[in-house]
Amino acid sequence: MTKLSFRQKVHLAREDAIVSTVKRLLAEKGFDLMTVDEVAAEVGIAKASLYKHFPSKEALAAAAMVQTMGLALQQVQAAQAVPGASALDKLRAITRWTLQTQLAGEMPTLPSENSTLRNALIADKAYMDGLMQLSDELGAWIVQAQADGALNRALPPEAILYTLFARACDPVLGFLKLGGQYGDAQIVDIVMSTCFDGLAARA
Amino acid sequence: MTKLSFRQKVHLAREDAIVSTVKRLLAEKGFDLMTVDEVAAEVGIAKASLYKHFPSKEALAAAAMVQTMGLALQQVQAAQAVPGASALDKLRAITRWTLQTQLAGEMPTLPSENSTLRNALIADKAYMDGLMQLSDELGAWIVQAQADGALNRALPPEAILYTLFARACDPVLGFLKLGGQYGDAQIVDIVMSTCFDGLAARA
DNA sequence: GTCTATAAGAGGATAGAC
DNA sequence: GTCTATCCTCTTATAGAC
Repeated sequence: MTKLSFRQKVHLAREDAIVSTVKRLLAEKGFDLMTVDEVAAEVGIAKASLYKHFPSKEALAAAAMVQTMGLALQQVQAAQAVPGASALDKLRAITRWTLQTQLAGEMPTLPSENSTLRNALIADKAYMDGLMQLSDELGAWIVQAQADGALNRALPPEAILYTLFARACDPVLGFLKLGGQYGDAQIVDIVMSTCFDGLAARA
Repeated sequence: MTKLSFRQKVHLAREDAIVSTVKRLLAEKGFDLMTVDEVAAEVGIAKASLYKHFPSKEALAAAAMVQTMGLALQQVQAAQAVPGASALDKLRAITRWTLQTQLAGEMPTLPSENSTLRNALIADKAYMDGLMQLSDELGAWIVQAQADGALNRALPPEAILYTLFARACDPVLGFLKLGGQYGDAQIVDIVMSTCFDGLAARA
């Protein structure tokens, strides 16, 4: 751990403020509708200054995703530390966190179609590293949970992994919230149930 | 049924060609990344001519969605006509069609964030009518399936409805396809299983 | 590194001839 | 209703002073 000068600390603090704003705006409007002007305005600096910190809009989005994956990895560590928790318990815990975060408007989401963004992300080492690490950790839990007989063994582990990742942008949360009939906790419980138990009745 | 002049038939045929193109482009790139120039180029007419048929980009998207909902309603009728099919069977059939259509790149999808689009759709009578009719038909099946004990009674019917609608834009299909490890039929089966049976093992 | 000002270009929409 | 040409706004990105 290198000691940081005051200058460097201020620099990092500002970048953190930028990334937090980007995360929120990405969650609110998505990548295409988020404008760099808007980010600069909300952070309270000029757009040109923003471009001194991040070279492009894509880099902004990547930084937001990296920070979010860092939070997810913290949740993974936290789940790992719970004594006596099964692999399924851990997967449920991280999924619940994902749903809560999205419902709170703090889960940045990226369009799967935008190719310029996609290429930028694939080229971003920090992003790819985070994604790989998260996939590895969750993948191990999935295989374990299948061995435990807790998750459906007929499903390919990667299909389960993708299904869990997809909870980060599940539109059902927003629909239920819009209805106004359920509280956040209830909504999360409902989606947890549809995800793990399915729509069909259990015997 | 009024008789149509040759002129009117040509007019309708052209509008149908436009809508088909829009549907495909919406499925490929989404609303924000689809450009009107592109639509005009693919249809093979000038952009200004396009605007004689549809007054705005939002109207184009709405027309595409209306046509797609029409197809969905046809599927509903087809499922209705199957003798001896339970409510669950019918819901599974329409869900399967949705997944197949999306996987084939023919399911136009709309961003939930874009407010200008959202307002245009809400103001579009044909769109709202189709949506209502589809919701009513599926809603009736859902209630019936719950009464049959085939669908989880603890879930609010609207949550089930939203979950089924959300299959139209489920990113898991694309992820699995990208992996290249599974054929379309297998992918549909996998997602059908996660949707109705859930990720957890069944006893 | 922060600012103001502006370049550069994409994209939605329209004018006006035919 | 179709075309060409154009308008106008929005948005990303940069130049250059301080």
